Amino acid sequence: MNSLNENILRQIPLFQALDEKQLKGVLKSSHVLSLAAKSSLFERGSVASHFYLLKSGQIKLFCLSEEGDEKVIEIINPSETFAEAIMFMPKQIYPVCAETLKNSEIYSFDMKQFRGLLENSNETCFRLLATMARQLHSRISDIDNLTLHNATYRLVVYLLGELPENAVALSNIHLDATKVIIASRLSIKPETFSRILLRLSKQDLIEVHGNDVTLLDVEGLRALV
Amino acid sequence: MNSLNENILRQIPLFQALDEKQLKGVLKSSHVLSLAAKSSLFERGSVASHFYLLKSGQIKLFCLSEEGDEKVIEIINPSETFAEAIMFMPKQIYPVCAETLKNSEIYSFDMKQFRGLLENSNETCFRLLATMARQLHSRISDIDNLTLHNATYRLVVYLLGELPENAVALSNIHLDATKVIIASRLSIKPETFSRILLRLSKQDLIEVHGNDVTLLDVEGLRALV
DNA sequence: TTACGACATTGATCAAGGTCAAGAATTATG
DNA sequence: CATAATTCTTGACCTTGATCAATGTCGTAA
Repeated sequence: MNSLNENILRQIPLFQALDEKQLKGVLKSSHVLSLAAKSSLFERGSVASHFYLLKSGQIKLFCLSEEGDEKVIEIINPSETFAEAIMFMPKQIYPVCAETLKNSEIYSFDMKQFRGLLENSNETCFRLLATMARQLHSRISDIDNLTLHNATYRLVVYLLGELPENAVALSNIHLDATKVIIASRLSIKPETFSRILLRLSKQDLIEVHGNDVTLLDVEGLRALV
Repeated sequence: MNSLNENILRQIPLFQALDEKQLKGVLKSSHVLSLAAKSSLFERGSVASHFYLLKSGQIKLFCLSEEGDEKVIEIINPSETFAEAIMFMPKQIYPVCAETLKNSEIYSFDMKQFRGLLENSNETCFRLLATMARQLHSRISDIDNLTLHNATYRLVVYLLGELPENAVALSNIHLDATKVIIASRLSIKPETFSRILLRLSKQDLIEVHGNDVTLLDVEGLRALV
C-alpha cells in the first residue's frame, strides 16, 4: 500500500493523540503529491490552506531577496511535517518558499479541517505546541549563531551536530544535500564553505571525500567552538 | 490597587479565555517582582519554572557569546508576556538571558500550574499557539533580514516599522531604548548604527535629535528597501 | 565515448562593517 | 553646580567573508 493510511500517521508525533474517528477525518481531507526534484511546492506570500508531511525525498524551505539570493531556512527530511505553524499566524500566508531538492512524495492536510480537530483534542494541541516550541528554539539558536559566531564556528557546530549520539573517534558524516544547500542553510557562500573545509583538512581536523566527511579530531573541533 | 488582579489579566490576550475560577488559580500562583534597572531576571541555561508579564518598565532578552558580546533578541514592553514558549520545550531551560533596561515591575506565573490550566482550556491553547506562531514568524523574518539584507536596510525597515499606522509626512519616531540596545536588536555595532543615521541625515531622508528621529522622506526611505 | 550541465574548488580582489581609540554630548549624582 | 559616568559620535584602520572569474570534477544522456 503506497498511499497515506492510519499506520503512517500513527508514527508521526503530531497525529498520535488523535482517536480513530479523527484520524479517519484527517485521511479523508488529505492528498498525496508527487513532485520531481526542483519543483515548487509553495511560494512565499501565497495563500496557505494546507500543511504537509514529507513521505520521501527532500525539501528546502527558503527565503529569496529582491536580487534573487537565496537563504535556506530549513531542510525537510522524510516523516517531518512543515508549515503547521501557519495555521495560527495572523495571516494565512506562507512566510517562506518550499521547493523539492529530490523527487518527493508529500502528504498535504487541510488546515481548516485540522484546526477543527484541535478544538476537540487537547493533547494534539499540546503536541503542536511542543513542535512549535522546538522550532522557535531552533530559530533563536540560528540567530545566536548568525550574529555571535563566525562562519567556521557555524560549520563546525553543524558537523558536530550531525554526529550520531554514540559518536566514536573517526566518525563519518554524510552530507545529505549539496554543499551549496548546506552552505546556504549555514549562511555561508559556497566558495567560503569550500575554503573552510580545506582549512580544517589542512589542520588534520577532518578529511573530506565528496559528500563524506570524516571527523579526525572531534576534541580538536570541539575546542574551536 | 497596585498588585496583580483579575482586571489586569483580562486585558492580556493569553488570559482572556480563562473562566473566573481559572483566573483565580493563576492569580494565586503568581507573584510580583520589582527590579531596578540593569538587574538580571534569568540567565540562559537556568531552570525555567516561571513565565512573565511585564507590568511596567522594559526588559531585554539576549544571548551572550563566549567573548561577552551581546545580541538582543527582543525588547519587551509593558503588557507583553515572555518565556511562555519554554513551557513546551523539551528542556525546561531558558534559552536566553533577561535583564531589565529600566526599573520594572514584573508578574511571574508558575509554568506547571498554567500547563494544568491549558489542559482544560482549549481556547487558551489556541491563544498560546497564536502567540508562538507570531514569535516564530518574527524570528524567521529576523533571519531573512540578517542574511539577505544589509545594515542600512535593516535600520530603515526598523524605522518604517516604528511609524504609527496613520503615518503622515514628517512622522516623528521616538527610540524607546538606548541606541546601543536598538543597534544590537538589529545586529549592528553602535558605531555603524551612528554612521548610518548620519548618512541618512545627509541624504535628507531623516533628521535626528537625540532619541527622536523625524522621517523627512518616507517615500525615499521605502525606495531604499 | 563524448559532451553537456550541475556542482565544487581555487585564486585574486574588494567592500561592508567591525575594531580601536579619542573626544563630545548627555545624564546622573553628590 | 560640578564632576563623574554613560552614551554617542567620529576618524583611522583592519578583517571577514563576498564577489568575480577561471578551472576542475562528476554524473547523465545522447
